[in-house]
Amino acid sequence: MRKPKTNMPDEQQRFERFLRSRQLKLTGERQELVAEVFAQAQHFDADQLHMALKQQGKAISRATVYRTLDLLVQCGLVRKSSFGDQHAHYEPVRSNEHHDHLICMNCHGIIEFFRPDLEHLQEAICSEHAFKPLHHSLQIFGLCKVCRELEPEGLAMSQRISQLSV
Amino acid sequence: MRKPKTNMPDEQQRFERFLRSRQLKLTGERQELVAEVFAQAQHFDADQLHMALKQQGKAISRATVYRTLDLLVQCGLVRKSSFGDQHAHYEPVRSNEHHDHLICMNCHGIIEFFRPDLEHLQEAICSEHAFKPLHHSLQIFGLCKVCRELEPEGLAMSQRISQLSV
DNA sequence: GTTGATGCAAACTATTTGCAGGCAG
DNA sequence: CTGCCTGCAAATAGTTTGCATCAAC
Repeated sequence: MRKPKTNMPDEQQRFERFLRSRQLKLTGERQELVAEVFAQAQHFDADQLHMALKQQGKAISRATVYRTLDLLVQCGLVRKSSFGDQHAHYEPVRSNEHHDHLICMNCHGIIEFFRPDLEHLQEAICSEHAFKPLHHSLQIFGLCKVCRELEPEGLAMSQRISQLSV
Repeated sequence: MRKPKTNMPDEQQRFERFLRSRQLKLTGERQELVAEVFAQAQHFDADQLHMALKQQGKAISRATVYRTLDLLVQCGLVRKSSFGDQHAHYEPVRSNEHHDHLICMNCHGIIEFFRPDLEHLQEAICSEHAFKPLHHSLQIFGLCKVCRELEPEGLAMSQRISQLSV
């Protein structure tokens, strides 16, 4: 059931090492889940992942999806974020370059960006408060290029905006 | 039941104007809730507010607490945030100066800071992506001054950290 | 008197957990 | 074989909603 080590993607290897270091087991479900996580192009939530697996005949229970995502977060292979809506968002970690998010309040699209000066700013802020930073999350809520042209600032829009939390 | 307008705090007046502009009613519950929101020194969640009111004999139902907080958010008197734990956080808006948060992952304390250069940075980032910013939220997770001295980077700590999401 | 507001309980959503049987090491 | 893992269903936590009653305007 397990694939040969040759040609095994890096993330699978890292996960396997992580599991072994904790005396945890490399099950078929865990392998399929990692593969699917890294097959995701964008951010996803637990339910989307669960669905995607089901559509491929890999019916992994929600409980296992949550349990495995949690392991992947601990392992550093997955990042978990909260954008103010009711559920958690996950994304595969493909590089060690930290990025932040622009979130469109109309189409709910997520745009990633990286800003080195933001990292410096974080340092400055933290040293002022003797705070030891471990990680940060900057979210800018607004309208993406497409949506800002579509919606002429109508009532429907401002209502929708007032629903979303920071 | 309603207090006289003289000496009524600014936020009460703003809330009253907001309600009238929408044909909504100024009830005793709503007044008590606003008063309690602005009596809060720090961030709070729906349940803390509900408790605080109950302790003063103002037994306002949870449903009404949520409904009224929602109105206050729409009115701009309250800010709602999500820090990755399961519940929403609220804070009274006392000035129009936007601030962001340092969040201690050990004691869960919240430190506020304001950085004008962050606002400029936001403009720069958004114009690169033709994104129209409406508001943002920068959260820096780490250890506050007290906790960084207390905990010598033990196991308990790193476990706790891995629980929290970004 | 209208119309919107409240409290209650039930519904809902996202997530977690206890348990019995199953599989990796 | 031993202990971790899985699926299931039940439990939880936070929040929302339907409905009958009640109060503001």
